[in-house]
Amino acid sequence: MEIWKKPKRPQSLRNQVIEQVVYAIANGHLKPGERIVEAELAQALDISRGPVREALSTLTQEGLVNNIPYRGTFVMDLNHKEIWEVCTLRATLEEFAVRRVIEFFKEETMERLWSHYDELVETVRSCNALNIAEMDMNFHEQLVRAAEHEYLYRAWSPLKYRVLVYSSFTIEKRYKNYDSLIQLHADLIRTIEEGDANIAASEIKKHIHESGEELLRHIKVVEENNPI
Amino acid sequence: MEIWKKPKRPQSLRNQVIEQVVYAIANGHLKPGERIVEAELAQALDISRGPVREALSTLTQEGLVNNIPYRGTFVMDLNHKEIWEVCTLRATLEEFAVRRVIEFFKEETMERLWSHYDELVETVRSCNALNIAEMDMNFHEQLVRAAEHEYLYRAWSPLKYRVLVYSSFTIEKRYKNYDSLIQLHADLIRTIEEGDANIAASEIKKHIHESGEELLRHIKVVEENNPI
DNA sequence: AATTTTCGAATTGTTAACAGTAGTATTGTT
DNA sequence: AACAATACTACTGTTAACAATTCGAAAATT
Repeated sequence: MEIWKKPKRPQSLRNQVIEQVVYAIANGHLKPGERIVEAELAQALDISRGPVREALSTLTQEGLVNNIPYRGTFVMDLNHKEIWEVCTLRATLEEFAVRRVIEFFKEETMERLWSHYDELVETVRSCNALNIAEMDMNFHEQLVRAAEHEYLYRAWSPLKYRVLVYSSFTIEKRYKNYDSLIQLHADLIRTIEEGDANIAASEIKKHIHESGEELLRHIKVVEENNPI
Repeated sequence: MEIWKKPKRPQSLRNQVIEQVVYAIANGHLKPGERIVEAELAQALDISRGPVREALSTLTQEGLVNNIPYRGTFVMDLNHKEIWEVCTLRATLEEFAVRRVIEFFKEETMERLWSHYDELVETVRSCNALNIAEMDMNFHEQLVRAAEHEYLYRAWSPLKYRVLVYSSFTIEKRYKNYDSLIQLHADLIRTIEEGDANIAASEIKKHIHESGEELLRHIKVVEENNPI
């Protein structure tokens, strides 16, 4: 009955809660600004408040929710400034990643990137916005992982969730046909293979900045229902 | 009418625990690889295990300790690869910060930087390694804050603790007289004031990379007592 | 009527007890 | 004495009850 009771691997409850909350936010079940009541969530997942608290604490640190002492945790609002911050930081981190990937070039890395690219192309056919956003994200995650830089990944990882949330809201509007999305990724991989770090860096920066601008253009910014 | 309220509201226990643990690691009271037992720590701080768990969970995410399910949390080892990762990522983030500071130049920002610089100079006279490392760190924190980029700060913040830990071990060896340390910071601020982003960027990159190399040269790397 | 005070419901922060698991010592067998 | 199976111990993961705080609404005051 509950997905909880029999997962493939008995992951810690905390991580399961994190996944659930992230997913709930991504597909809009939890809306920006909405309050998350620990007891409610715990009851819904049929566990106690302990793991829920820990999960929310982690998510607070990742910036996906906002915790105010003795008042509660709220789903983070998506305002203009924050979206742009996430984009600029992503661009910086992924540029760094790309440069490292090129510097320590490995054939197997490229294979993995191409395989993720293929998955993306495959998913595009299904035309499910959330899935596509997820695959897009997976590709970028693979890229960051390929840099083989633990701390870089840790710094980037929190942004992943934010981008996933943002993207799932708007990706179908941004790419009416997803050809350009696919093209951009293919171009990037080829540039990496050619080994010109500066070109690759400017490509990924351009890609992320453009997607950020599109995002800002299309998103319904929910302003200032941030309880202080 | 806050008269009957205590002048200093006690911070959440979780944050107090975090501070305690960070400080304990920084001054060597908790050694790399050492196990942290929740109940022990809780008793030492005279609180229950709940907040301790949350604190350790946070510190795990920040990479200062390592948590292995059902086995425990261990103080992170300092190995060559990790130190270098922290340095390269710091360089990337702080370069980004410096560029933003210059781009959105404000007079008050420079005042704050100079004031932190003065504090650093003052502290150097006291010749306490941990204090100096702390002040050095404060300066860089101020720099990152000056970029007025919430997510950048969140990404950088975890590195702060690592650097503090590393630095406190070695700073007195690295700068026999601290003149060069002071000089580097003064130069950086002046370059920022002059407004040339590329020079400032290369300066801070050089500064961080050099300090990283010094660190690697001087540190006793504790290898592979990482329980898996 | 408008403002302040008081009270109570809701929710978070904290605690202590319980359950499950990995590692270690002990016992039994050969 | 050497090895395997077992029981034990110490710790983490989880739970449910308790304490502290906030916020809103009713009551009291001006």
